[in-house]
Amino acid sequence: MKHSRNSVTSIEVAKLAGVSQSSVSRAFSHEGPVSVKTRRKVLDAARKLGYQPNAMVRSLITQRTSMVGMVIANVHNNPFYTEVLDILSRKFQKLGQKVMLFIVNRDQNLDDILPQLLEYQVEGILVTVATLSSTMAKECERWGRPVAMINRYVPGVHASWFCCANYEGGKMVAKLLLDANHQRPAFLAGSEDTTTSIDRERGFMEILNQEKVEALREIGEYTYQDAYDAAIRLLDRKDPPDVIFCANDIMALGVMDAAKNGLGLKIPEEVSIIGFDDIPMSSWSSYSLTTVRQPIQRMVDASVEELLNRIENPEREPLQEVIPGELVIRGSARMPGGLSSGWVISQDR
Amino acid sequence: MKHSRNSVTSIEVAKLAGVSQSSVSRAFSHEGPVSVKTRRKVLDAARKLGYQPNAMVRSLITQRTSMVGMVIANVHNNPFYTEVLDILSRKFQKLGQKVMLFIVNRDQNLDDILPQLLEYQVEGILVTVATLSSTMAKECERWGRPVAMINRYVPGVHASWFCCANYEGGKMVAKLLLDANHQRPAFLAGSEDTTTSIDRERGFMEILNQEKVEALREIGEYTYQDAYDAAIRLLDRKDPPDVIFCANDIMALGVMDAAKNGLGLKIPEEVSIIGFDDIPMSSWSSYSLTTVRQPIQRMVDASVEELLNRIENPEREPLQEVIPGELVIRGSARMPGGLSSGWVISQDR
DNA sequence: TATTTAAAAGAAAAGGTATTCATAATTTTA
DNA sequence: TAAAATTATGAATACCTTTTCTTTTAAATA
Repeated sequence: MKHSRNSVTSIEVAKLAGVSQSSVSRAFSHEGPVSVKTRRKVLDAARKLGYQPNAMVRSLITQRTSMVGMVIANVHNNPFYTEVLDILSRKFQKLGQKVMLFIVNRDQNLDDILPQLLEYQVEGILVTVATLSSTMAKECERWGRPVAMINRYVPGVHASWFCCANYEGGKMVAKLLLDANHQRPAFLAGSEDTTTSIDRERGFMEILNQEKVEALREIGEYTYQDAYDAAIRLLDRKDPPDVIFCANDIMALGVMDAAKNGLGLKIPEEVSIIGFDDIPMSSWSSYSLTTVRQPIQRMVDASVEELLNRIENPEREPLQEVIPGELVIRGSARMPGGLSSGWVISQDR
Repeated sequence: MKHSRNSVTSIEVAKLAGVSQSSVSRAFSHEGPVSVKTRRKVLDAARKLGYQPNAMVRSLITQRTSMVGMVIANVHNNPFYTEVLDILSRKFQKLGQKVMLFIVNRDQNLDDILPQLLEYQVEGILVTVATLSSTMAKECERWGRPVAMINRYVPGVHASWFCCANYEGGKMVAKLLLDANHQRPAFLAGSEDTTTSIDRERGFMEILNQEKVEALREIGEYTYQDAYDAAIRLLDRKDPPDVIFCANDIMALGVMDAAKNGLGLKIPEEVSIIGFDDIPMSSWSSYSLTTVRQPIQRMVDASVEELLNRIENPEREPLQEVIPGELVIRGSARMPGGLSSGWVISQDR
């Protein structure tokens, strides 16, 4: 074995400090009885040699790595998930967990990612906007690695999840736009196979169907440009919609640009546009998008706490929660009388 | 020791497969001689038991963790660095490196982050938009952990770095706006202590000074809102600028909104606005921002390759490179005759 | 001061794998 | 077919800590 031998071990520190290796360990782990004198000797020697305990070995012994896996998709094309990533990462950091990160595509299979995480003995896995197959979920369970998901759920899978109330959000939007006397709504879907889009649409259509209002439909693949193009198609027909509800904000911004700059329509006089997420750009004065704000902080807090909780108590049943969003009224949609820009309508469930 | 004992070890696999533990190891590590027959036996047994080698232990033996540390700031308020993070992460993934992520604030001290990375035996560290103190750099060096930085450099520090040609970019912008006959330029700085902003400003001022043109100056702290406010201050004076060069795109978008929506100015007729980065929003039709595109892919590729290279060859001297950006001409700035929207001007250095 | 109790320190084991060295089985060459 | 060379296997060791178990030292009590 030709080891690089550049790393300082606790044994060398012990030798220099004139104590046993055990004492070095005790001086570093804040457990066990050590006299202040030896602790000082050890710490001095360690500093001199530049010693630091090896976390790999520590994990091997203690069976705890203090690492969690984080799998996240859509970071590059939806600022909302950038924010999720940011808040998540900092929260884990604050709680002393190291984060092993995997950025994937929305539709990417996790079957080759999760084994890597398990191999590295992460204590739990947080998944956002990527879908866990049930076989993979079983795999995690067998390894005793709890999984928590944000904005994704898989029926019958033994995992914790926390979702924005997408269905209720869709209903909320539909009610509001009917109240404001819109006649011809359209829904711009994100993608066919993503629960967030599906649920938002379901809620939306539920109300419209109740009121016997028909709706147009297009697909925008969750990107600005795709949504822009879809909006042109939608607004260029002879019977264009008077309101477009988009599956997320980035798409709504694309739609606004298509309407305003592409077709010269006035927003909201000629067409109302509503989004979902409340990303920073939505409040920019060029857009002033009326949207549904996702409860990002609550989703992150809940999922992290639940994950760590289940790490400590493996036998506990996974928790699942639907967290209501808030309607943020800005200027991009005609509103019923009495509701004006600046209102935030919290949703009671 | 009350170990959880839930994990399957190579010994148990060996027992089930009727071979030695060594053979199990060899069957998994694609090294060493194993007959196809025993490999099959081992793999079968492993699958039956759900065995997977423990990467912690492997690292302990081989002295290789296949983990790199990634420290990144400004992810939440600058989409440019979201993209950097995304591309970086995927590139490492593709090359078989696990990423341990730390998201920090721009001005945050890394002195408590790096020890954590070193403790976990990352083989190298990539730092973006956060500043490495020279003592920390020395620490990394002593541990034999190469460091590569993107868009940040520290004089006298033994680290690799790759920066956009910020200085030259600033010059390029200044030349262009003088050619287009602007009379009263302003620079909107990001923050006082960040080399990217400083260098862009230095280049910009260098040319203006040469031509004896004075410039206004404001500070926008790298955020949309701060830039918006600064732009109002700047444009509301009796002698307002006729062009504002912003230290980055997000700020430029804030400035555009301030000019257009806040003060009702026409862009570029009444005021030209130029940014730096080329984030996705800059090409949106509401903005159409003329800007300097950072060579993101080249910076990422170079830094990752250099980092892995130095991991393999620790004695190699760190490489440093300034990579030119490109001027992307869109509609937000008056241009000299002959240059119109759609041009991309590559910078020769 | 003698004895008991508590605290501190050292010795040794364990954790799960890769790797070396020695041995056995197989293939190749003569 | 016998000998030599190659390939495959197994046993044992090393990696570097934490933790348990003993032993020693110090403090507290009688």
